[in-house]
Amino acid sequence: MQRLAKRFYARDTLTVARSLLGQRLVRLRDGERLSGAIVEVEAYVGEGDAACHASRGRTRRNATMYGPPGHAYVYLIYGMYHCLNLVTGSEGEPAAVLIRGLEPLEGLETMGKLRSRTEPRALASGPGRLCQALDIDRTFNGADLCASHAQLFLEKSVPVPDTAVACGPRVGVTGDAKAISVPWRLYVQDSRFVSRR
DNA sequence: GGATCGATCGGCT
DNA sequence: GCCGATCGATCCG
Repeated sequence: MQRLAKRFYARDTLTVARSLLGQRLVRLRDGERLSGAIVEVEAYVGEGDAACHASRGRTRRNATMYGPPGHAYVYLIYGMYHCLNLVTGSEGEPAAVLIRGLEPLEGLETMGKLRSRTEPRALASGPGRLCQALDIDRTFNGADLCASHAQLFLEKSVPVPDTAVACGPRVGVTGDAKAISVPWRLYVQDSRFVSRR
């Protein structure tokens, strides 16, 4: 399978978010492939986006988003879960796409153990869930998805047609009216593996 | 140094 | 539908 190269990520963030739907996210763990097709994402775009972690400028936590595209931005949320983002756009411009849902494809048994759940539906439908299923934590923050030795990367897959894509407001965003209303959550309309309908 | 709170999830009512 | 878990980043003093 062909790995997605840096130029895939180094484009407009919403374009990348749209293009991510259907691609396969792969995690190599102790030589085993854990993977899934991306079915739900959210774009967080720059310091002007009030919902973006970079909205108040650069900090230790969000520094990865200011770096080159094609790297993972992983952070701890609510003291117990992790969220995986892929850095997009131009270096110096903080932007990333949050991966919110996967349709599990490989390594379901291992994912089930990591999640203490067996139903495929419960393995990776949600940003915290998929990080648990793929054993992704903050040690992956800053990881280069395009390096030859990468343990986390994307593989090119069959594109999702426009007719199958839906969009809406981002989940869990509060406060700023513009940030709440903008439809930057993209998902595969009929997928059973999106985090919520 | 201390208080606040979050791009969530699972269990319980 | 609601609530608690759990902790680091951030912000205020």
